[in-house]
Amino acid sequence: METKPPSLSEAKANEIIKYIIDHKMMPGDKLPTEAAFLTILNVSRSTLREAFRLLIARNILEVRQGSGTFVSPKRGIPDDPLGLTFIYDDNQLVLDMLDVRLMFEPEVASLAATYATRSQLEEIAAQAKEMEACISEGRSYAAADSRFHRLVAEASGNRVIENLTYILNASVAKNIEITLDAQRESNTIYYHRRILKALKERNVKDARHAMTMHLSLLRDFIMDKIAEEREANGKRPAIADLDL
Amino acid sequence: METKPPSLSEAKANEIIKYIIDHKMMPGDKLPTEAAFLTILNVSRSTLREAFRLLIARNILEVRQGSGTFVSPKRGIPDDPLGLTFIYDDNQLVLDMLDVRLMFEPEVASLAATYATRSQLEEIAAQAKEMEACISEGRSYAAADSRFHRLVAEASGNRVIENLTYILNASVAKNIEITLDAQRESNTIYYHRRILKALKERNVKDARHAMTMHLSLLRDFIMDKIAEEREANGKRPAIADLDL
DNA sequence: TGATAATATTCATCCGATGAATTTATTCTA
DNA sequence: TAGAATAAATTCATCGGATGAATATTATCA
Repeated sequence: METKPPSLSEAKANEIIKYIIDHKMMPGDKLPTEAAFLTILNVSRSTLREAFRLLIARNILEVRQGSGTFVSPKRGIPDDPLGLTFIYDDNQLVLDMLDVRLMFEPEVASLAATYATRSQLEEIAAQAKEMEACISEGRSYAAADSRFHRLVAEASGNRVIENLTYILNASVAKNIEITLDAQRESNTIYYHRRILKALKERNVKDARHAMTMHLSLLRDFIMDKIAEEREANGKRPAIADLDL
Repeated sequence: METKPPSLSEAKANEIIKYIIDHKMMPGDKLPTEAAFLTILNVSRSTLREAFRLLIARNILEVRQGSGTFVSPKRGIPDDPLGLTFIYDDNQLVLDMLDVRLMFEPEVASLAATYATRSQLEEIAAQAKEMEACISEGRSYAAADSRFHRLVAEASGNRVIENLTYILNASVAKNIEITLDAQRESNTIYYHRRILKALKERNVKDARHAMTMHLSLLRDFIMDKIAEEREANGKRPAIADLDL
């Protein structure tokens, strides 16, 4: 591997990471001010700021003008983890993402059925309840839904799965605005319950099956939605320029 | 969703992305110089540079001092897509990543068996040959191996899969230094050939099976390696501070 | 022609000043 | 004295210009 010497600002960015680790800082913690880091790292303001920018772009830091610089709660998980910024056909993209989720989330559920601890099961149960509350009150439940899947993934005991599930889930949510829909809501409630039940019973097969059904129905729902949309608008990208 | 107003440098970074898209620039293309962008975007040098840094951190741009700024061949795929910077037990991490690959690459292979075009099959065949050449000449074949898997993923016709395969593959390679080993090499050659054969024959089952075997053997190999290492060194992190 | 040297281009780093957002301290009022 | 309005201090944002380092280009000479 050819490895070019890092620029000063990159080097300093790494020193800042080291600082965070050495000081055992947690998401939300406040870093020393720019001025303080100037003496700590012994560089110019511009260079320090470029280093900060680097870490901000990597979702490791977060900065609030007038307030300070903080360890980001995003824990370094990138905004565009799958590198989709330069891929355009959004609708197909959403389906592709769901296909990927279908490939491995059922397997994840089956793992969770085996490895979930009691407290993890309780968390998942609480999250399912929370989501149902959102729905019955007519609030958006995308975030709660996402957390449910993430907790299941966490219970699999595989941390790569945990992050990956979160990433794919967030990517789907980010790339399609899912309307409130009674049928979809009842599907979600029903299958989340079934997944939870299977996990509690340590029933590997049922867990896998329930997750497959849950995601398959979601996929169908979104396909229908895309078809409707295409009919209505001739043709329109569902997302396009989110946060770029 | 609460969305805070982006800083000027972030806004300008997005304008630069827009510039790239509008001008249909491809990886490797050279952007106008800093000086030119100063008038295009009408900001100060510092702000422009912070915007550049942001895009560099996102692997969208690449800069070579004295030469210029270029569209990165990394196509915006993050360095740490899975957000593992702050996860430490490296050996377990590698196994976790391989477990994830085992969950879906076999499925990917089976998709590729159905959807691969003739020219894609030729590319895959060429890549397999290239990798064998690397091995017979005693060169490192990690990159060639990675490309093989990526081409198979590309042949699945799902672009999320394509990127994801690349990401996981790269993460494994990056996080463990795989030594040259005759047994592992013959496994790789053998199963790459079998995968290719299955794809050509449109044999979905064989493709899936060959990929499963290939990755399972790799997983076993790495497990053994980790065990050896642990024995030899008492206990040592295999990777730790790569490029952080 | 081919190597070498001078020059120009381009990004890297530094510096100091002013502006904007936020937090904290102070003052004033009811 | 409690609470609101104001002032001050803190902290990051942006600006513009100067010097240095790496690279590319051009000119020169053997």
